[in-house]
Amino acid sequence: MPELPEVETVVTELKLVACAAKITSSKTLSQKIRIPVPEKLDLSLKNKAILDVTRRAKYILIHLSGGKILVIHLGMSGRIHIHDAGKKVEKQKHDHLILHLSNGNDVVFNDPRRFGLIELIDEESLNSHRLFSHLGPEPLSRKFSSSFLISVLKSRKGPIKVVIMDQTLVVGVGNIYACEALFEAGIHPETSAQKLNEEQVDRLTQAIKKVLKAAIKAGGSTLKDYRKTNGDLGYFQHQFAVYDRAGKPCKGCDCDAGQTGGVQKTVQGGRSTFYCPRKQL
DNA sequence: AGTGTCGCCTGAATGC
DNA sequence: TGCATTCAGGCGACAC
Repeated sequence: MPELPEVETVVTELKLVACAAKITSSKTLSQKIRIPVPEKLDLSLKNKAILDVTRRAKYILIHLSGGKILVIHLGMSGRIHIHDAGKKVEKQKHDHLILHLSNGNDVVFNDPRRFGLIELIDEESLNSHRLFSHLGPEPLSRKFSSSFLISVLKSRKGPIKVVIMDQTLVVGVGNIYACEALFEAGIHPETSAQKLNEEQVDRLTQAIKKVLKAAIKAGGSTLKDYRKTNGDLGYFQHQFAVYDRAGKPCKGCDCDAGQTGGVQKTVQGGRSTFYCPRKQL
């Protein structure tokens, strides 16, 4: 499940492979994803140069010559496969789009559950586009500060776990990192957002930045093998403190989980929440 | 405007 | 062994 760190890693890989190359041709293999692939996309992409690859929230932005941006969201199960020049690769099930680059590499978007999306947007209208206009600040930017979070949480009485995943407030914090950041900050996920004191919000702000940075670093460490990238970006899962650890001790904890019950699992807003009832109050 | 719920999808895991 | 059911979840749409 790609979250911000995984997207960041994909962007870094794409930069290495695709920047300064040209899309000699592309092939839309299936338009059927959450938001259908635009009509005549292949025609629009033909012979466009890739100027840069960046990220906004969990969106991959491929900046093209001619002022267009190819926007890709990986959804739940999306993958970017990069195939070396000269290697003939069979089409895989659930491949939706393939880009043939002038340097011989192929970039393939594969998405079994079809929660992803592909859009072609004018660079100048990106920020006013319906997908981007309502997005909050980047969690790793200076704008996402303790004082910012303190001010926006004042009007939010919902549980902090749910609130922090609201992308109009801050982008890129999905279910996994919401759980991990709240553990790091020692805050119970059910706590009403507006009832957190300033010290707690400050801890949460720093915790969000810390867990995201750690995950990006873990992803980055696999970059030297990027040519073998098969899209398996779950490398950070081995470091989870609480996520998907129901009944087990939280990471680094020496308590007897058999006696205490270990990490608890609940459901908030239809999503699984994992937390340690002894460390998160 | 904030809040809660639903649905899109497939495949892995689980249940009988 | 095999079929049916459950679960995973980003995010827009919608109702209140």
